[in-house]
Amino acid sequence: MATVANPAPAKKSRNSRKALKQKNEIVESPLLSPAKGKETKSYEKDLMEMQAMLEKMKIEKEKTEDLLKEKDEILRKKEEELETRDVEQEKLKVELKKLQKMKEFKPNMTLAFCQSLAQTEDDKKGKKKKKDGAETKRPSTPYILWCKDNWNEVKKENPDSYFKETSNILGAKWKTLSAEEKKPYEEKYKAEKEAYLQVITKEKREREAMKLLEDEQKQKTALELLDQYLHFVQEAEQEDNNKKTKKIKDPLKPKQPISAYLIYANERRPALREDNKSVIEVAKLTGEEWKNLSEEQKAPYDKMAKKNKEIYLEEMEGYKRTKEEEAMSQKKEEEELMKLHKQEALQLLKKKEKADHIIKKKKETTKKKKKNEDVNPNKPKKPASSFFLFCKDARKSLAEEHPGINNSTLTAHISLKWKELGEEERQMYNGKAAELMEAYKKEVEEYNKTKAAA
DNA sequence: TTCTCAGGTTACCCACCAAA
DNA sequence: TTTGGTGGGTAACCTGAGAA
Repeated sequence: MATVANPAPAKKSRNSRKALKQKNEIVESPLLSPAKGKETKSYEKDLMEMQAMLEKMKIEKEKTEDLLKEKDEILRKKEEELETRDVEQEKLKVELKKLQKMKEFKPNMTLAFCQSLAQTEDDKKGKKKKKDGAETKRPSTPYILWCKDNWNEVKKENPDSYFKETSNILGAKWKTLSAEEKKPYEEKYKAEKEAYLQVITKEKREREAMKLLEDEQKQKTALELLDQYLHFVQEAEQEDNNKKTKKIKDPLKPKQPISAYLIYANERRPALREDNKSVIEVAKLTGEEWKNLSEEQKAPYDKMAKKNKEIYLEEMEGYKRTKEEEAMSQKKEEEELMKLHKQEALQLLKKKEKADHIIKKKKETTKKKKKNEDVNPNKPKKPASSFFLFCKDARKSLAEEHPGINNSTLTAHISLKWKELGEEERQMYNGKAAELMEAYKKEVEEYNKTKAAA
């Protein structure tokens, strides 16, 4: 069996501790030659530089690790923030749902204005409301009626056509229809329209009447509420006062005078109590004694009682007088308080009216501002209509004919004259108006161009 | 389940305009 | 405040897909 004479040395890592130790031993050996020493010195220098670099790199590595740690921390914080935000968002969603639920709450009140409010809310939620507020459907126009009859037919002729195409075909067909063909649909429309107008007028009247009634009801309800509130406040105060008087006895009220018997009993009591008699026994004895007393014996006690009563009545009169005076002043105070309450209520009402007025004014000014936004002196003005051209002519002559006539009556006269005007004259004014309109349109075009360029 | 939208035509309502 | 003219907006019908 072959053996290995010089077995290969065990593989050592270049940077292993043993190798480094060997290297260091070589560097530090004093037995080396001067040339070799020079080489060693440069090697030492390189090593030192390398070590310095290594240190530097170590520091940089540490710094980078620190930075990474910081970034990790920031990321972690951001994630946490996002999580909390999610939680907050969820909370907000729940709150929103709650609020939406609350919005659906409708007070169960029978007050007219509350009902009307609820109704408007329903209107908002309900189907798209017609602009004129009418409940009855408008009559279908002749074209629409014709469409109704012919939709299926056109669809049969063009089974593959889509809605848009069918609609286009119908529109084109309608234009080719003769007057006679259109006539039945126009007549049907006319009849439907008459019926519709009747219904709509009735509805309009009813709506107006209802509105008036509602306004009146609102005012009544407000007044009733105010009255009820004041009454309630008054009653509450009264009740409070009553409770107080029941509990507290008036110390200034004169005490009722004692009777002749009580004066006698008071006189006899000390003597009877000396015999160790109880309160009840003393009362029984004095009662019996009083019964057995003669009129003459009772007379001094009666006299004393009478005198006491006279004093009491005098005191009572004085007490009553002061009480009446107090009551009077209290009543005055209450009346003044009531006046104050009413004034406060009135002031509140005035404030509300003032606020409403301010809001109204603000709306008006905003509207005016909006209107004035495009007020450009160069903007061409709309030309006068044929009627207005006639107005200009007629107004002069009519004003001369009727001096001192007011403007509205004058306009009414002009309107009458316009209606009585002959066809030729009318056409003349129409022609003038048309010319002016043409010129106006050109001016508008130019104005728009310059505006766009600016 | 209910509403909206697409397109055609037409009649009507409403706001606005003009001068004095 | 009066009047007639004008223009913009809307609703009337049909169907079916798609959105809410």
